[in-house]
Amino acid sequence: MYLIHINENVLLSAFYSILALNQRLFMYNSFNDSINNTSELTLITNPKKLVDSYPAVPLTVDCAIFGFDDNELKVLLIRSDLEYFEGKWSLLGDVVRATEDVDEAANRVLSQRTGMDDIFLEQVKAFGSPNRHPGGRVVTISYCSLLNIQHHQLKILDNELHWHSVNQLCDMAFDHKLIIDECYAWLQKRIQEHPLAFNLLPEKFSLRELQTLYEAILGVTLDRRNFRKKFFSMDFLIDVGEYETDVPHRPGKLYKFNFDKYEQNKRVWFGIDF
Amino acid sequence: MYLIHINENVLLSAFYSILALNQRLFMYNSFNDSINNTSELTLITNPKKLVDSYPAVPLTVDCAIFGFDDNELKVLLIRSDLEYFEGKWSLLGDVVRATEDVDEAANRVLSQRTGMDDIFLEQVKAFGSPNRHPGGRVVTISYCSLLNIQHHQLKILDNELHWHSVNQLCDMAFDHKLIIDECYAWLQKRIQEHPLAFNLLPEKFSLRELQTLYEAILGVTLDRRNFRKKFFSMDFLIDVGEYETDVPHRPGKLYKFNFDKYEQNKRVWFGIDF
DNA sequence: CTATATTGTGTAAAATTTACACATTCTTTT
DNA sequence: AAAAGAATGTGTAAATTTTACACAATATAG
Repeated sequence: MYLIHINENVLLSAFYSILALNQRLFMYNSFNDSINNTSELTLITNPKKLVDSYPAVPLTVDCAIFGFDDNELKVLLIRSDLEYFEGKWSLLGDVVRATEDVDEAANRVLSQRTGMDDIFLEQVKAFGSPNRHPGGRVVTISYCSLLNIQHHQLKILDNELHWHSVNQLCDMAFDHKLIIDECYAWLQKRIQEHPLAFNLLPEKFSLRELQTLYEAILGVTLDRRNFRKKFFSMDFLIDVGEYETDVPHRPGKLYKFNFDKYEQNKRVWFGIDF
Repeated sequence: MYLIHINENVLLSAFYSILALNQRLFMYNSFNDSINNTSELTLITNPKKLVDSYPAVPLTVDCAIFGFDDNELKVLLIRSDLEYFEGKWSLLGDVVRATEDVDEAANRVLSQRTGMDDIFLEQVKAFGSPNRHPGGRVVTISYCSLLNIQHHQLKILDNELHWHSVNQLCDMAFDHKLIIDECYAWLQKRIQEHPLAFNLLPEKFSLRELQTLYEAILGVTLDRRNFRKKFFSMDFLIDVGEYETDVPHRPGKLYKFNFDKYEQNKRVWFGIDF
């Protein structure tokens, strides 16, 4: 329900709000070196002093790192090192350093934890509830990351770092359950519109692997023939002329996704639908 | 290009990264009162001290407030009060206060600036480039807001606050051009999947107004008959039995959007398409 | 060599999307 | 009062897309 109603109370509170806002602006201006009064608007000449007057909050990034294994979507979690959350699991994260871009911080977490660079990573949402961290206010920016779980076999898997099935997540530290839910919803929506899913698969994959992946992420079952038809009609799959090995049945053909062609032919989606 | 390549260099740098991470963790742990060594993992008992050891950054919110007027999509801008950006326009924003939720801060900006409550507002993206503010590091979280420009006639429109056509935006303060571009792209995508657009219209609107709005936001022209057919088939429009007035031609019927029915019948969108 | 499991393939029906034209109704102009 | 102008309101046929559905071929395991 977004409908807007205006009544006298709202007008009144708006009036007070404007007063409050002007007061605040005045406060900031008082930090100023010299005040320029030639125009109606008082210009702030020293932006550094202005920023110094701002309240500062600790800022972190948290990465929901998804992988696909055993026909299930998994997320990489670490055991919390806070006694307050003893035994609970949390996302991989770190503080954002003073001079680094937020995306950079997320990438740093990823490469430190997985030993891989150039991993798919996109920002999902910032979480800023004042009480989300027991140690005081910490705002976090969450990221969704996708990687091929096989490439990640880098002995970093000690017993405090584990791949958890996203469908059976226990109680988690902080608001990380909420964050994962948001990231998962983001992912479900996103893989239907963009070819992200291939980041979870090996470079060469069979159509069954691809379909199982979609089914696992979306939580649906899809018709095999229609699924194949759909992907073939997009014409972004390259037949690499090889076949699956080590399967206990007739092996399927292997394909690569043609990222270059996709980038050139990106289709703009139109259609009003809700 | 998301393809992942692992080679010796990556493995090596991963190794060093892990060393660096452990070192950092050790640093944080050193702020700890008592160190618990019974398990392999050292638990942090004092989360407050931990958070105090985090670097803190000033955090703001910026609202891209969209309105629809004169058949154009507009965005509400204010003249920058930084001398550094003299004459340039910026989004409406404010610092996030120490104890408030980030969404709360954005809502506060909205109600202070527009005098309206319950305005549509959603988070779009955080921007954290270290040099985006001339006064030092400031991270901002951007929001997209939609309102009926007619309801906003609250004398707050002094000459430092203006509705700008989104199609002819000049050079702006900070990275606000980038932020608006992201918010606009977000909006274009979003109105095709969710009934946001009605927030930009009066409660009662004609189908032409609705179509003009979609055309303005998406930058396309749509077939009138198919547009109507589409919306009628959704069956979320309530015919209020009234007609447009003050139009220099045959007046059209007025409709309301049935938000309640929509909430109950929300359809889950499926389909792989990219 | 037999059983089992999965691959690979096509078509008909249903649903959705697209393209397209004319009579109606109100306002403004003459 | 009549005519011109401008936008409303409406239906259908063709094209495209989506859905439902079955069987032969090919590999492995026992």
